[in-house]
Amino acid sequence: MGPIIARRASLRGVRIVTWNVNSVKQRVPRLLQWLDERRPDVVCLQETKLTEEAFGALLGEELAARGYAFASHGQGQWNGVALLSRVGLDAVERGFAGQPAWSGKEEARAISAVCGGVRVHSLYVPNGREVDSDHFAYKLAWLAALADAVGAGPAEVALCGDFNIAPADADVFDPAAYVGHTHVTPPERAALGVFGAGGLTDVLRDRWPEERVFSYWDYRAGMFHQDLGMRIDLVLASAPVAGRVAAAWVDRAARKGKLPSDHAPVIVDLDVAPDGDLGPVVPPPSAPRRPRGTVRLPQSKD
DNA sequence: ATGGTTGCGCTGCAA
Repeated sequence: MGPIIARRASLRGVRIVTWNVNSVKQRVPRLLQWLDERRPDVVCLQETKLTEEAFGALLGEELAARGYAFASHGQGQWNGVALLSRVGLDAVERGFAGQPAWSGKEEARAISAVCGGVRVHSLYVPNGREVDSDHFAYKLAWLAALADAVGAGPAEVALCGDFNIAPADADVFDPAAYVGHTHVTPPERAALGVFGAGGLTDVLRDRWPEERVFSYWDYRAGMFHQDLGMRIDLVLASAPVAGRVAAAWVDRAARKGKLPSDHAPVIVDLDVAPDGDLGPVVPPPSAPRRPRGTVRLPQSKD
């Protein structure tokens, strides 16, 4: 069996996902079952709300059992990002060169590593809070600095995370509802546009140019049930990576049921690279492990 | 309806 599993692994592509889980601690059963169901190769998490030490204590054993290497960057309470990978996790960087601070502190909003030959970033872009507030300026400065850092980085790159920006009006349920609010303003979209000018592709929109596709729905007022959401969780890929995209979708089923995050995972499948180099691939465990507890993802009907 | 929910953590703030 071993050689067969290894051969299959070497022939498949790479599944990269990004998911703002809104507290790992509250999401452990769902996260583990979701990993077993979707079997992603590289996972970018945001809003972990755990220190690096607490992340390892909470998930280390379960992730190792599933073949994932991991690295996290956290501060507890707020923010926090992590990377899981079973196609290599090399040259881990916490934060990025020139990352702006907030109130004198560099927040835990970025981590990156080389996974399967691609530098993958897990990003939690500052929210911005109110238009033209100090936090809004921080958001724009943070994105500009990120663009500079990425521009100086390797050609094979994927920026994955919660950008807290809807790239276009089609990415919100009702543009009129957002007038005067963050996430949709010209300066924010211009900050996002810098990545496009640098050659990065918004993989989901490229794949589904006309479809209504959201990744975040407010917890309040039945917004998810009515599909009143936004698309703010993005995968921006450079040409060598974007050219390998075989599938790209939002896993809405993960937003349903009990104790969901308010974000759904964005899933991107890449075909095997032209040179076939995926890095070391760790075979999956022989059988999926059931998480403790009873939470199950409901079956999608819409 | 100036509303609604969740997380963190214990008071109200962030999202």
